[in-house]
Amino acid sequence: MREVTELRYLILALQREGNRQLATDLRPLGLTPSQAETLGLLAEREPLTLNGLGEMLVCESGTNPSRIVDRLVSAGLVRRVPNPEDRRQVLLTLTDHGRELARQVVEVEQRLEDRLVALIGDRPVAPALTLLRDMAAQVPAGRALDRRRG
Amino acid sequence: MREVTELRYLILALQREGNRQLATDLRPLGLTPSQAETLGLLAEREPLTLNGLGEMLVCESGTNPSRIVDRLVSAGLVRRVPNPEDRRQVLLTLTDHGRELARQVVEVEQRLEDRLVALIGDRPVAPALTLLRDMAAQVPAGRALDRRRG
DNA sequence: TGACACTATATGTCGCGACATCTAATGTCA
DNA sequence: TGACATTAGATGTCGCGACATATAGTGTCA
Repeated sequence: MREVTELRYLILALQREGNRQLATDLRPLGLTPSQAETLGLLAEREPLTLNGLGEMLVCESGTNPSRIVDRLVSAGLVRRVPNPEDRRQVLLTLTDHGRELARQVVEVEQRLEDRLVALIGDRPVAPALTLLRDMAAQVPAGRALDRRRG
Repeated sequence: MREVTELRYLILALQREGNRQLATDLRPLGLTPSQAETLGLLAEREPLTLNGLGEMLVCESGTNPSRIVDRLVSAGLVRRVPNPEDRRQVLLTLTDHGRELARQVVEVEQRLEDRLVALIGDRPVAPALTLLRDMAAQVPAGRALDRRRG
């Protein structure tokens, strides 16, 4: 198998596994991984417009996350407030319940990431991180991450 | 941001982007990335049972891929033949059309991977590959890859 | 002002992907 | 042989995730 083919499938396999584990851990909170990412982002940066949110979500790069937000609104975690200064826009804010759940999400993510650290063991991570970072920087979904840093 | 958090999101971002590009390139063939993986695997190893196939698919680890196969059968690319020796099993084989399409899939994948190589440039890949390989080996979706090698 | 381009969001559609559940065929063992 | 577990596969459900399209509000410029 070509090295680059293997890289492609490894990335696929690890993404799937991470998502699966995260979904399992989030289930008690009634959230999916995408919803958790959205909630976490809002907790750090509210208020956000739908597009502003969409530009920073890795899970939904490109499209606007209106349907993920639908579910968070139905669950009473997020509010959609029309922006009076530009009535095309919707400003998203967390409800108290949403903020509380966002805190629990942080804990769940930490548990997942601790397991991930255990999986890595004492292997060097920096070279892999550098490579993946450089690759992602050239790609739309990756730039969502840059926006989150900046 | 914790290093391991970044790793998690980088893997997500790169998986999404790869899938998006592959989907675009496969669209002229009328195939999705999952269907392409299935077709390629069958081209190398037919006949396979549904479970046998499922164990080697990275895209659908755990569940059996009966619905992906549904679509390939409808498209006239795959045949489902009951195994006379164990009538619970179904043996999957490619039709001529399926085999032909599998060849075209190989070309599409090579184009994608050439772009991936360009993205990597002259950066070292081996350390990243080692890390990801070791991590995947400890995880179900990753073992699908091992089975494919072995 | 009025035509028209542009932007923000919403919505329809399709194929996953994970989970749970169902059915039929086979194996096991008293 | 007959009760019961096990296995292979099919199927129902839900929430994405990508794409295309629709709609309403805003900006631009003759």
